[in-house]
Amino acid sequence: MDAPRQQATTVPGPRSGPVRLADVAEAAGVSRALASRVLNGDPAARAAAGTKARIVETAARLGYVPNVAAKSLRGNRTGLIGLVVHDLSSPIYLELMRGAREEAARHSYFLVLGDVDELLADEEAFRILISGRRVDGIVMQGGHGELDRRVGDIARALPTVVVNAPTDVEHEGATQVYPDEVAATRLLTEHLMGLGHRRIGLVSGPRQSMTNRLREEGIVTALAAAGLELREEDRVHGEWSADGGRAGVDQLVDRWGAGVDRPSALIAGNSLVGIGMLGALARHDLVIPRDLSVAAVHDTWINEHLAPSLTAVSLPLHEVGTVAVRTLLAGSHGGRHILTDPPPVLHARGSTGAAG
Amino acid sequence: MDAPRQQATTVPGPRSGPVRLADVAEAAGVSRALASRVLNGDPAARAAAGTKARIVETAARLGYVPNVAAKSLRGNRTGLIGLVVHDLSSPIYLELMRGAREEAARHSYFLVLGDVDELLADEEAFRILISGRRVDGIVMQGGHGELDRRVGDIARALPTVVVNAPTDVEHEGATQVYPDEVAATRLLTEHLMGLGHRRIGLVSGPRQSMTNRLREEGIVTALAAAGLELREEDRVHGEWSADGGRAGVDQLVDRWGAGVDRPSALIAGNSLVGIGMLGALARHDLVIPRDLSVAAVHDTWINEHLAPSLTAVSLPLHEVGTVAVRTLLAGSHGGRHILTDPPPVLHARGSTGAAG
DNA sequence: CTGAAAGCGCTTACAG
DNA sequence: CTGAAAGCGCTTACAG
Repeated sequence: MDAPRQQATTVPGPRSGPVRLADVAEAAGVSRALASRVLNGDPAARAAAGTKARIVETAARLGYVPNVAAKSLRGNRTGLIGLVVHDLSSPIYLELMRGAREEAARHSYFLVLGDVDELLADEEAFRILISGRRVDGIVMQGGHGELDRRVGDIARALPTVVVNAPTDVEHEGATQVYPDEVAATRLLTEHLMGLGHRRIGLVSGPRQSMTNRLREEGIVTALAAAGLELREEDRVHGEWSADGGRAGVDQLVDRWGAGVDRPSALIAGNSLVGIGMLGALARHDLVIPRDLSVAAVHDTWINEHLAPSLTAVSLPLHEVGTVAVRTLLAGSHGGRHILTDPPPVLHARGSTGAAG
Repeated sequence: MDAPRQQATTVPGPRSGPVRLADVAEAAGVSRALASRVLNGDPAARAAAGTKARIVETAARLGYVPNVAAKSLRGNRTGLIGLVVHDLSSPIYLELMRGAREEAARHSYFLVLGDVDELLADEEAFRILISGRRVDGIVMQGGHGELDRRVGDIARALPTVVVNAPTDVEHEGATQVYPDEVAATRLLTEHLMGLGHRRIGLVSGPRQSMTNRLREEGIVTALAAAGLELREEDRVHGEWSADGGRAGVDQLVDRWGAGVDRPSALIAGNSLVGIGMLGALARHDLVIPRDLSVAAVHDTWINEHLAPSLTAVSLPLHEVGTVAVRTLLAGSHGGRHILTDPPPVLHARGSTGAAG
């Protein structure tokens, strides 16, 4: 793990190893203090323009790169943000990660990856991440029951932003950032009603989860505006996964076989659920959208390539990531931010059609 | 960004802020040196068992967590590994990321996320990551032309492991870790031949990419063993993406329309390509597997939920991630590791059937 | 075996 | 405006 000095030919002095600030200062004939100030753009440093230029040029020539550990120790700031996620396998949250990473980069921050389950299993790692001044703040994906319960502890130790999965509790000190879930399913429902659907079902995640409740609210609101309702027998709750979607469809098909009328359209609580539903419906020989229209929350690249392609509403997850990091670095403590801009966007595709 | 002291009630001394080693030493009545040695499990520290226990217990009671920046500065080691990836949207590499993260955690390391395009666009960030002693080493995803060209520079500055995409060049100092690509497509081909297919086509990524060449090699080898060949008119090269798969199918269908005979089975160069192919074939009214069997390299959770479900060979990407990190931390410099254990595994599903 | 002291590389009050 | 000096929190030769 040795890092051979880079500029051996340029600086043939006795010292080996990476170029330090002291080396730059010496080569430029100034003090370390001045070199530090000029290189950091301290406006108070008003050295002769020539001196400034010489310092900058010397640093470049020597290939000086500041030692991050020293900066951290001195400045009490690591330049790192912890991104704590569960469910890395889901394509849904990658866009959020990407948004977070981009915004972090804009502020010269890097992201440190944490996995919820791992962190909960390894108390030592958890403590180092949270209390070891390992990172300057935490952006964590909400909606993981066990971790949600510890948000208060985390926020007490570090600036914390909870993204995406809203929770009931106003976690003391933690800021929440999430998209406009209600608007998303309202849009989806209006799209289906515009196609003539009057009876719309739902396959979603855990009934009591805040995310599900908000998504149901959007559907119920939109239906109510047209004098319609979301019937109890048309909804099914399970996991936020493709397996959950498949299980949901199996349940509904059982009900229909037992004499319950079929709705003409189904909303998938999220994109994974939607993928599972399409596969399961095909296996039950139901043709989409002829027999049933299907539309999902969340748009990923996959939707376009499914057969039929999957109608979906996209939430501004990239912005959620961006705003989360920006909020964190701005030093916000507490409160909820519901992102209403940009609004959810409907992507109408092959899986939705006119009501039969 | 203040970190309120955690144990204010336990240590009501004048000092506020996080508990330091010095606080532990003082409270335990020993020197900082001894406290450091005992807490770090230095075998040379043979203090009276009682003293040792007292130090450990005091540290726990005060909620002592070492300051990472100070450790890094002193020890010249950050406890961080840079994971540099392109194509975060692909479900394929998530398993690799997960393997890397797990192995890193096992060694008390964290992963810092880097994006290839971003790093190439921001020279400053690149330099800090590579030369700022920001991380102790780099695991980077190969196969990105521009970054591949800089591997030599990176490996000169830091221990470097290139994962997954093999390259032609033996990058000086960089270690390569990748799965047994040839065995994977050989397995896929044998599966298809076992179903009676004698003419097998391929839709893959860039023809000259090392990954494609190895995958082709597996097909050609397996076919040759049965006296068969991979015909020029049955192969198509493009992007490693669902769009690439769709474009590939469109091209093949054009050829078939122009009088070329159809093969009875197609291999998808990777799982994204396979997803794109299934969608495109459906749009051309080809029924899978009746008209054509399809099988892909890489297995992800999606395959099972497609309609038809997609036959695929899984590569041990989790192990690639694991081995990459292990190799890096073991201090290996250079060489190629082809992972032959565990071997690729075939997952036969609905998209492959007996040759018509 | 243990402690006092030096030092990792940086920044920032504090003097001048 | 600039420099000398202190100090961030830790570990490890070096003495004892």
